[in-house]
Amino acid sequence: MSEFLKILREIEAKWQREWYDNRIFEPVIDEEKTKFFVTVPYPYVSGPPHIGHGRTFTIADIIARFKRMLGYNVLYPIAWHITGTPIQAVADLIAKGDPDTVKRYREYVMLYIDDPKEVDKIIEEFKDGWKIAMFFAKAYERDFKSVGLSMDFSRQFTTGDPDYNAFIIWQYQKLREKGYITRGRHVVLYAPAEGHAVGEHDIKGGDEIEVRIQEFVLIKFKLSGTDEYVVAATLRPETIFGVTNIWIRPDAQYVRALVNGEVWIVSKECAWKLQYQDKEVKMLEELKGENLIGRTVIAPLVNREIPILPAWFVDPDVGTGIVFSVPAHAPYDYAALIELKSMRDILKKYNIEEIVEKIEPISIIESNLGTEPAVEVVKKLGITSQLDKKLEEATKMVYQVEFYTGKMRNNTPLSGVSVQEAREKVKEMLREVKMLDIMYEVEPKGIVTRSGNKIIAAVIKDQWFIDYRDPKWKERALKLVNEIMRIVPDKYRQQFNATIRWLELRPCARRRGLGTRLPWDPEWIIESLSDSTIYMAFYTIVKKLRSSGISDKLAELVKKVYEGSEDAINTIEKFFDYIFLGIGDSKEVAKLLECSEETVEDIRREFLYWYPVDLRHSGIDLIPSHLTFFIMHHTAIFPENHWPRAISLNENVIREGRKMSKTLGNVLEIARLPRHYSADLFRLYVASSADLESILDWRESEVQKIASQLERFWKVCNAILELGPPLEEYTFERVHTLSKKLISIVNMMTIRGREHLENFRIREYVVDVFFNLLNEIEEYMNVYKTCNIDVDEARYVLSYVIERWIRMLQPIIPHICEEIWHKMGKLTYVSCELWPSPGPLNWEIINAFEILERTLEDIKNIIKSRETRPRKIYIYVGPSIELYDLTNMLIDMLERGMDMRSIMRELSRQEKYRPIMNKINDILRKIISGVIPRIRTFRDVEYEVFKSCEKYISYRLGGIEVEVQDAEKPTYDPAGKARQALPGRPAIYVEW
RNA sequence: GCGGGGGUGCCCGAGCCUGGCCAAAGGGGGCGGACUCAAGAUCCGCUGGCGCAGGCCUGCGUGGGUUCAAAUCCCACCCCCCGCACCA
Repeated sequence: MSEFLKILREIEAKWQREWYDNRIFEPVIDEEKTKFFVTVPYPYVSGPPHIGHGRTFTIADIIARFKRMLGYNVLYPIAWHITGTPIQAVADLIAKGDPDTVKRYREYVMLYIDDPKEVDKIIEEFKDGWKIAMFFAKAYERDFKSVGLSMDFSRQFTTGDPDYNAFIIWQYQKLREKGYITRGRHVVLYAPAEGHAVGEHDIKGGDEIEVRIQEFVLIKFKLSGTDEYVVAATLRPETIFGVTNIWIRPDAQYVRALVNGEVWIVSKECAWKLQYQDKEVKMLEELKGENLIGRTVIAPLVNREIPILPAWFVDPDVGTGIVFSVPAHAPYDYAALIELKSMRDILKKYNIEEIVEKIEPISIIESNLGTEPAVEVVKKLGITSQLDKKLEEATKMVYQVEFYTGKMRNNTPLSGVSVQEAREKVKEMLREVKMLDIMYEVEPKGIVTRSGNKIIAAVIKDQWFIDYRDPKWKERALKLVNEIMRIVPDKYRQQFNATIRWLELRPCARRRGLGTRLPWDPEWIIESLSDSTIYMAFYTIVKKLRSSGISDKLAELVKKVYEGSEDAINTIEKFFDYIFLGIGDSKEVAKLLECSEETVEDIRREFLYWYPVDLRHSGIDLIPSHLTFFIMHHTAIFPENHWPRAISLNENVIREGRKMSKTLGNVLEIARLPRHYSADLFRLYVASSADLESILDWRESEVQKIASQLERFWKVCNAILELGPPLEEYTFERVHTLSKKLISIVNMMTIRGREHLENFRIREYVVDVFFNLLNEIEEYMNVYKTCNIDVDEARYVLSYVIERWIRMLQPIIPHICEEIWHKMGKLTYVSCELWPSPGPLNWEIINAFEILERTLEDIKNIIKSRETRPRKIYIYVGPSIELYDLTNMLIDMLERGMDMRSIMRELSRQEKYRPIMNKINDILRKIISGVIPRIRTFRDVEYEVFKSCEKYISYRLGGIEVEVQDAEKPTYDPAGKARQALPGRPAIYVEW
């Protein structure tokens, strides 16, 4: 086996060199041919590609190769995404010498470079993010070539290239002019120590924990006898009506601070965080929590004076570090209350015995849990300490049940109102009396960046957004999704609809990372998902831009834009307006860019020839993000005739039943494939083991099985080649029925296979064209001698078959097919060959063989009934021709959807059928019940196939002698079986 | 919570859109046989139950319904998976 893979790898390397050196996948405009433009989202090149990328790009490649076979001028280009913060973040960590990151990247580099000194050098260079991007862009190219992708590598660019920046500048000018860009407040995760917002990749363990930003309601309690506020934080403002006291942690640090002009008392941590949440904070004085204990505050809305009491469950790093207590509805509060009541020393110390004594829970909500759920749950769980871990769970439970089923009681001003509604109303009421504020907290608490710095929630006041809310825009996008675009598998269409409907504001720029700057505000860098929406248009022209020198001009212009030049923006706009939208005048544009008018026209022609995108293939994870933006932005910027035509999607890849992840260390990189497996093996596995909408599990044992199938294929092909070409000319009419069957099946596969691929049913295609045909061909090779078929006839049949077979398998396993193709003496590349043209296909014979298969099943079933081996089997084929006509007519009627009753009614109206209505009834029942198969068949063909296959049937039955007789005139029929023969169901007699 | 998808035989997984050759494709596993000194690989057969001359019964998350006929259509319920934003 490994010997075979070794040979295969050599074959693969050879043909890859041939293809790429001869640039056979780099199409140019050809007005004679219809173009087909297929793209996969360019990868983000922060590391090496793995088999998940491999799956997606291979599937697109299969389609690209298939379309090429159908005569399309296929463009399948590639580029590299470097926009955003992750690459930057890696570069920063490497610069800092972060050991984990250095180790990981060293491993990555070692996939490609053997020399350890060289590796060191490269890692050193990785302090520069740009170098990381360049290294992995090259790695991707190498890896993509190593699996034989029929990709045009001559149109490569990165999203950091200046001409691409110019293109993005144009795009954002368009969006802004259309009014789709706005600015406003935005809450983000933020690392104050690092001075920037953090994304998932910046967070330690970010790929595993789910981080959320929670909105806390701050309620201000006026400290009695002062103008200062004790500010409590809560997720349940509606419980204010049941407040009994304030909890403060006696040993924690609190501060008096001037917050937006008011004096607030909050925890020290809180005051620090509020600075980042668009609040003006000035520290006045620090104080210990216990200094406040015993004092009283006024609860807003209820206007009750309540005491400040000590509690230890209060966390100064959550919210304000101050909690208002609602013991009837909050388990923590109740637990703290009863515990405090028992703490004699503490009560005495703060002199609060009397106050605490009097406090009882105040119930204000009635729900499925009753009226005092906190009290009950604490008692039920036997909780005696406020630090009991069970309180967490209990709180969650009470919170949920009261939220969904709770109603406010009549001791509140919102009597009868649901908790959900009351929450909003209370916020409104508090806002009116100016006792409300908002604070954001990160959940779960304690998360840090990869460098170990604390992450908090911060408010950005002047964030740039793309505003997707315009209903007209959404309408256009929905039209594209539902009326124009093909989506495969279709079930994902709903997700696009849902995402478009749900889209609102999306922040589109950041202050950090690689990418293009906003032309009107160059402090901001356009964020990565926002600069990758319509770039497929850039593929069409990038080659011409570069060869004509326009790219250099654009680079200068971009520089000027960043320096604030309006003129430069203008020039860029005019240029791309003409190229992509046909707006303006080529003369003027040529003058602005200092180039010839032809150059401009030439570039415009490229775009017009290749656009729109005919197919965008991608993993399903991009549906709610990139792919929806791809749709939205096309409809925003381009006219309808340049909107994309189709999206196809595939599910993820896992390995041995588990998700591939860095933490598990089970990621299989493409770079490892040519070492341990092979390109065609990978491709065949990807194509055969899961359809698009299923998760593909890379299992070593399964891969090995596919490898042995591939070897079997290789052996069969070589065996055919060894037989050589036929010496004589044959025609379809002349050959044996088994030969006719094989030829018919191959030709049938050219039709059915084409349908499969047109509908992206790649797996079914492989099952039919690779596996099923392989079985058919192999069996033919095994039996032709037994069935007295002449060797030369077999040569004719097999060389006819293989010529078509290899072409059809080329999209799946191109290397091995290329090799066999050339071994056949062909001088062309099979990768550039056309789909096989139609050839002889006799359905009657195929059908007759299906009947033969069923008959074999029946015979086996009968044989099973006894221990002994039968001496001989007689098969009686072909009742009267009238019976065949009748049966075929009835099958037709059923296929047309008629039911039994109406068939009988219709036929009884015709004179000629009236005498045989009983017979008709009988046949019809047999068809409906399946005794007679619903296969149109003809007496002479059925008989001929059976008669000519006596030997074959015998072979299939393990050598038992078989004789086929004409059911109309049997010569030996001791059991009188011949009479029982039906169309499509020969009678059987077994002689023991 | 909101949105999307799904529950099929020992396991994985087709089929359901367009109801009937569906006891339900194809793998895997298991059992039996061939080959082999043997093992492995390979090939053939069996793999719901009951029959033992090609037949019958039970069956596709649960419970109802429509129909001559339902894995397939309708309703309700239970359970599972995925996405939820500034991140590629």
